[in-house]
Amino acid sequence: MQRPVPALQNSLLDALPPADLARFAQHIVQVELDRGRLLYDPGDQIDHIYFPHDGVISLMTLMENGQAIESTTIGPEGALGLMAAVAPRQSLSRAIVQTPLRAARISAERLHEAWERSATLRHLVDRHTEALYGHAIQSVACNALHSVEARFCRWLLTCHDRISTDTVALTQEFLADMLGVQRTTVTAVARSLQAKGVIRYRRGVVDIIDRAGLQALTCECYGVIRDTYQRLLGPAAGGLNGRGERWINGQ
Amino acid sequence: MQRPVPALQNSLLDALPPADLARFAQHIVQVELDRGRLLYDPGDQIDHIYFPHDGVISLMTLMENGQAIESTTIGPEGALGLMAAVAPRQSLSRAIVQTPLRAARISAERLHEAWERSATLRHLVDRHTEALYGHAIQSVACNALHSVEARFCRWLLTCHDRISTDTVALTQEFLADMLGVQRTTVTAVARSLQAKGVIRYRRGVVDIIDRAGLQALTCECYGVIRDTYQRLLGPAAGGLNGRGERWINGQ
DNA sequence: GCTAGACTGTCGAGAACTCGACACTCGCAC
DNA sequence: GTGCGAGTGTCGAGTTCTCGACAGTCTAGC
Repeated sequence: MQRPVPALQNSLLDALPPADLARFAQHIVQVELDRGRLLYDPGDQIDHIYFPHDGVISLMTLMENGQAIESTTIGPEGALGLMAAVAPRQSLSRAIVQTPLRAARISAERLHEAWERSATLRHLVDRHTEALYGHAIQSVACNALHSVEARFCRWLLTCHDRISTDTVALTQEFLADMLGVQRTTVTAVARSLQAKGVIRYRRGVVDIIDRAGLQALTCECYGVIRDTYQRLLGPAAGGLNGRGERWINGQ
Repeated sequence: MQRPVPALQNSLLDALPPADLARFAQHIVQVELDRGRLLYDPGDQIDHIYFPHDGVISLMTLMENGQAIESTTIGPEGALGLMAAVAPRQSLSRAIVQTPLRAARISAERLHEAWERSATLRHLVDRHTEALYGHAIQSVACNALHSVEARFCRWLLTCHDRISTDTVALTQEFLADMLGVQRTTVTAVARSLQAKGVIRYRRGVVDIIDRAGLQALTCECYGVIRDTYQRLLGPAAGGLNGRGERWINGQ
């Protein structure tokens, strides 16, 4: 089933007054990036900031042994590298495109100029930073306290909120990497969820069949993080519940 | 063994030009707070900002069932609630005093006024925010990937870096809460570490005997987080290695 | 000195996940 | 249609930690 295609919008850009947006609109480039695309690695200078319209970017923490795990994600409710609008800085994470991404991109320099002139933008950058921090600290707890199944469900729900279809292209290996678990554990959970009727999967693809069932199975972290984004960035922050709500009402 | 008593200093306050500091020094109150003191709960308005001179504040993520786990900590390299200097905000965590705390405290309003006038303070707030975020995302990975023993060692090292003695007053129950594990697991690890000669413990107290041994047993997260603070806030950020280094050289 | 409650020790069973490896499948590209 | 390599299925052994509960210890306060 194809969900209603949302307008190609990013919550932060949408929240800017038109006059503020006009100041830097000519510096914005629209990009489309394939799944798997590496945007930044730890230590890379953040020279561009991405405002997703659709799709998700995973921010991953890398280990010395090459292992990695997702710490937070960025979707249409936010922006990748936004703190670089305030001052030059280096990435702390590996940022990769998780699902096909359409985004507005602008150089950090240009956005810094806009930041200096727009109180609203400064406010949004500040709030987004806080939301991301809230996301991270909730994930600290989640990874320690919750089962792989709950986290698997959380991952799917978060992804679902930010894309325009019920179908997520992802391999079990990939999800195992994101969750920091073994691929065969993901296999076991996927089979269990399929048996419960909440998803259907085949090679490289997961279909979300029963979103409410997924929500019943996930941990509280899904809702806490969503609520944090909404409180700080408004109902449209969203990629999360704002859009989900429109869809539910329209169904 | 009593370590050299460090000057009662906070890295952020020390990094401010005297003229900037003078602007709000009369609004600073020195406080001493006992272990266990609750400073903020999630949702509380952050009305005061604490700059520890000595001691540690734990920031904990709370679960619905009352369970909790430490997401990050604040010591003399930083400040609790510092983002409230930028704009009014609510705490995302439960903040409790983990070891006896001596701190400089100032109202968020007053520090906001100073923030508006001091470019250095704005820079420090920005950098501290980033360091805290880096701390959190490393902890996301640590909690998922590393053993309780490694995390136990990390916890002790981090605490050791920020206090003036080799003796940490803490119960196994408390540490189990911080790490999000069962108390009996902490007992097992403590016994093992004692058998390895790196700590000695008795009821409610842990003595750090062999710091280098602890460092060999901990995970990479200890060093990564320490390096992030140093890179962003300078060598003195350091509750961490800066002070450790002085101590080692003086030995 | 004594007592009570907080703190640690101990335990067996169990759950959740890891490990490492190989077999099987399937979907895409030619 | 076909072949191949990526992706999933399966497996048994093992590890780490949880669970829940009770016994033993120790320290602070009276």
